[in-house]
Amino acid sequence: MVRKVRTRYAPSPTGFMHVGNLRTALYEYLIAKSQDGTFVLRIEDTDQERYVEGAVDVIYNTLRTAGLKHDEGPDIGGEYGPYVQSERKDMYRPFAERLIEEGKAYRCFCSKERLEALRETEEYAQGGYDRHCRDLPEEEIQKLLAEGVPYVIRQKMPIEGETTFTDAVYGEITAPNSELQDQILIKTDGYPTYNFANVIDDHTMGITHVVRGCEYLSSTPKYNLLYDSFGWEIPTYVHLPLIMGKDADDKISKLSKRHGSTGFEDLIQEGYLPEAIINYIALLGWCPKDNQELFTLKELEKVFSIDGISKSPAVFDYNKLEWFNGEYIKAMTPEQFEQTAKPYILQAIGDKPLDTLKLASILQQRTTKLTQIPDTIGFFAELPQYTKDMFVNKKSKTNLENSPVMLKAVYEELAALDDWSHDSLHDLLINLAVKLGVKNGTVMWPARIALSGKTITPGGAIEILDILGKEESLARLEKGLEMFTE
RNA sequence: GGCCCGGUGGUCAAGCGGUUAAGACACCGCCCUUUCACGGCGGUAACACGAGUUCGAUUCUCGUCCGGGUCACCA
Repeated sequence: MVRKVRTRYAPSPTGFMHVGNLRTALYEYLIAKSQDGTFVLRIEDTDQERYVEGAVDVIYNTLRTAGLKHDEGPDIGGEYGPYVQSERKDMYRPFAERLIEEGKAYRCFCSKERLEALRETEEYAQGGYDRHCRDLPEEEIQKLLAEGVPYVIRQKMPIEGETTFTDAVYGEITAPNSELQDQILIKTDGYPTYNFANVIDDHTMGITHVVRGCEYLSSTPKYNLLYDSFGWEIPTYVHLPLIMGKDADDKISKLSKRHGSTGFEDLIQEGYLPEAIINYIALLGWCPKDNQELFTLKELEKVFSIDGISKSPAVFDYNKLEWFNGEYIKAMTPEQFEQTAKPYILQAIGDKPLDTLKLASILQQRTTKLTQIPDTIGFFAELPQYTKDMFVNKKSKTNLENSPVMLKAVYEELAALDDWSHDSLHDLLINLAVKLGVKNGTVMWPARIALSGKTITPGGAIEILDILGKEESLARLEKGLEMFTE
């Protein structure tokens, strides 16, 4: 009988949610959901020195806005609680002691000073810890214990031979045991180390698939030795290829802050939509059978499978992320877009009484990043300084001679217009072009320049007139005209 | 340095012994259009290298090179 899939996302509360971690969480979520399994959240806070206030909330918030709903966790409980390691502190030690009794672990009384001195030596560089306390005589141990000398508990690693394990994405991996150090299980402060707590928790929580970045590939044999020591079933390992970043010199390395915004929060701040981020990172290291690119989370839950996970590292590409973002923006209803764009629109126009829905409508098809919005519509709030030569446009057949003529004609027609609506504005300008015997662009270009002070604008002359309103439009046209009389 | 993993266009990637080596992003060109964008059409561009195995290797094996990861009382 096959056990029901249980995966877990086990972040440390550092206050920062890196996209690499998010992607791991995503895959864990998807592996569980695609097989009708359970996704567990566990907080790994065994490092008391690194504790950061409010960091746990960052994790909850990220998971929530990303849409990755966990089925068990500190905030919602579950049968396998508690889900915070510091609250499980007492359960680890007995396991370590059991290993001591069975001769698979030992107390190490070496001081930090001794260890530090050891690190300076050639010997350490080659073999690591010298296993000084591995075979301490029993009476010596009792004596040190009685004296209250602080100690850690270390696992006895095999000195010879090799260990082989199977990873669901990388296949069979073999490493010599001589690489393995007698790793610490319990620290002097009584807390378990990450590796130890991980194994105990994963087993006691019934985790079936251990999904993590492949930086853990080389420490996996240690984990397995632990599982074996306890006689526990080894979980299915799913190691994920790393996400890389490219720096200014095109050098590639593990994605980090120097590569730009690499935290989920940063990306949101930059104007990316959560759905777009999720969609993009889902494809960073995984590919569906049919090469589909646009996916909702729900769709991913259906089609995700481990065999589509890639082995080679992927470079994070902001270009592609932005493309996804644009796709998601375009797919919104006008109302949805207005709502999400509103803060950015307001940032540009302040309390000017402009129609935000109309502004949103000219923005939607051309916005790929929310943060572009203030810049692109800034001219609505205030006419920027511009130069006369901007009236010249070859394609529209405009020049310094005919531009003022067009401006004047447009001004006069518009001044007489009562029904200031998109449709009548449109008809008026098109008819004007016909009347003057010129192409549409010859009328539209100078008007748009005078109205916006920019050669590139969202929307055309008609949309801008409509949004600006009669009074402001006429004032701007007049101002444009003045440039030619000076 | 030891050990482990990886190596298809600039980027993400399909491919799993025989293909004109897909697709997407980016880039370039054309069309559409009142600008830009959107959209449509088209284009440039890749199997790291060297030996094997095989009738035949991008695909399998080995070596080289390159890249990355890892070697804590951090997670």
